[in-house]
Amino acid sequence: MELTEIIVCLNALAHEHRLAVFRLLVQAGPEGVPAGTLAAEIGISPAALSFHLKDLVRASLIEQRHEGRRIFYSARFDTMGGLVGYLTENCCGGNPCTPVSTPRCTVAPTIP
Amino acid sequence: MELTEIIVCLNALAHEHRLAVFRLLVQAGPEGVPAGTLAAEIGISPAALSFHLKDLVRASLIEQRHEGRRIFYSARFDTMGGLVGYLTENCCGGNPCTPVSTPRCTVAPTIP
DNA sequence: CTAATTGTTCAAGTTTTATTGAAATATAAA
DNA sequence: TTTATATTTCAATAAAACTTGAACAATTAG
Repeated sequence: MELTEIIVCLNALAHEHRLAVFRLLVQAGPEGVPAGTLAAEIGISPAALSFHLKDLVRASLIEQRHEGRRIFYSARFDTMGGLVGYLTENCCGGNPCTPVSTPRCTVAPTIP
Repeated sequence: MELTEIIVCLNALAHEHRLAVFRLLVQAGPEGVPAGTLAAEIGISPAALSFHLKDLVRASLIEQRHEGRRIFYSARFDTMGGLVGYLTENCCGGNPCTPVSTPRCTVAPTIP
């Protein structure tokens, strides 16, 4: 993952509404959530949401899937993983950044 | 770590020069680097650097220490750890985001 | 005390981002 | 086909971020 992409990702997440969108999509999982539902849950106008979604898509943090007249958005875990990986490797100075509250590798990943 | 702080952190890191500063400071360790050196290494004017440093300080990602007529800046690993922790817990959907390339907990932390 | 060094702050101007409401597009229902 | 639904795009505007160069403050050296 290149430095430019990292910055684009950080930028995309560095906004109240966009971070809220992303968190919702992470919770929603691979099936995703239609734009309208996102707008309603976050409480912003469809136009504003569309603006922010474009940003997240540009950062490859989310992707869209057309289904009938709705557009489902879902989180791209690979990109997020890349971002967290970068931050851990380049910005944590070799220290264990992730605190003990996050158990890892105790169970197999749910997504193959 | 509150949502607002998370956003302030992401914002602070989401810039070419500021991310460069932070990475340099992570490499430099606790003793830090004086502002002038940072400006020279990154290749920006003192005024521009000062502007960005303020942003990183506001995000608690770095701190300053006066020494003679120089001001040393150093990375705050605790804040960075909090940020990575948040992203891992809230934005990775329970998946192991950090790929295998980052070994963890094989040695004791160098900073107590 | 007077220079020089190290950084910051300030003001002006430019660019980027974000918000809003109206118009446009596409799909589905009546 | 007409109408309703779901969403995006566009234009206008407002607000925030960034850059630049000059001025300012603090500290050390001569």
